[in-house]
Amino acid sequence: MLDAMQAARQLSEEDVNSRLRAGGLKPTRQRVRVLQELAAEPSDVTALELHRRLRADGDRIGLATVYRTLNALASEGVIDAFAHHPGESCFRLCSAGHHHHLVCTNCHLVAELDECGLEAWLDKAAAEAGFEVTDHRLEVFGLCAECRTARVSG
Amino acid sequence: MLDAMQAARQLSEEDVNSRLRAGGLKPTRQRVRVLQELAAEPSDVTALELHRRLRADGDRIGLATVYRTLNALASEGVIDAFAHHPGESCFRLCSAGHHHHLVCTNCHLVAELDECGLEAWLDKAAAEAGFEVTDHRLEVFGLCAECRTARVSG
DNA sequence: ATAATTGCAAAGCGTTTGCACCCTG
DNA sequence: CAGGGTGCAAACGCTTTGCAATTAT
Repeated sequence: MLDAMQAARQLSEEDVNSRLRAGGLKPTRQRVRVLQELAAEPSDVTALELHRRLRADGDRIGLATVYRTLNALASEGVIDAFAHHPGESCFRLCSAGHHHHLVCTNCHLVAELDECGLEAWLDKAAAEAGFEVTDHRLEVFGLCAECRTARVSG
Repeated sequence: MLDAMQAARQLSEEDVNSRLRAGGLKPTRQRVRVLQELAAEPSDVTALELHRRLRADGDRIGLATVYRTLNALASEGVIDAFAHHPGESCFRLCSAGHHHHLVCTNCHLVAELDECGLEAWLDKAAAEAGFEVTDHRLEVFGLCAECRTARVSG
């Protein structure tokens, strides 16, 4: 039943195209595939891994194109980039608004935390150190329902 | 007057030694220098930069030693490692307890946010997504007092 | 003596870039 | 046939590792 929540998303072709255009990119065959594959992933993925999967699916696409597409989309805020692991970036298709992430340390599933009541508290706390807050990023680590169940029952 | 708050810290030799031992490292000449140089830095630094400075100070120390020392200390929680910039890690000597960071986007000054009232709220919010929280990391970006003043008066 | 630590240089790995080719309009 | 987009391979930059020399106990 939780699987429904975590189900891979399937984006309609129009949706993919509009997101690409939102990132200032023409919807080419390769870019569409990158975004679709990213949408199908409930966790976050590295560029290398994404490229490997696309190739495994029979797509003819270069690694450089995957990097170029991901970087362009991330810099336009169409997708989120993470730096959990030093040395490589992970990407994920996320909702547009301000949100934070819950990351399962066991299976890497990522859930979004959409309500964020941090601003007021942060502004106040930061002001004491003389800072004026412009942005913040919260990452929460833990175990998802499935991994917790597995741990208990297994 | 704010400079006092942000002043580079100077660690006593005993302090350096005890921190190294806390990280399971014998206080060798090189390790002491790495930790001292790190203490003298109010922002966070890369391993490369730290090595460059030590060399500039006349220290005979290899880059590999800097990396080994920083990694060992970071994995023991004696120093904090950051991954703001994809592709390289930054390090900083921090207080021991749970805390978060305020990073000035202009000058890279880092201040600590020691009070963190997030746990209860996080546990509750995450539970709704089926998660059990084990850890979290908050990074706050903004302008420090000095950079804000400079912006206004400059 | 024995074991740990260091420095150097080479290897490793994710990422970016130069450039020729290939599309699309 | 102009212009962006693509793939490949080479270059890149940070980091790690193998190994012989060095240092400490």
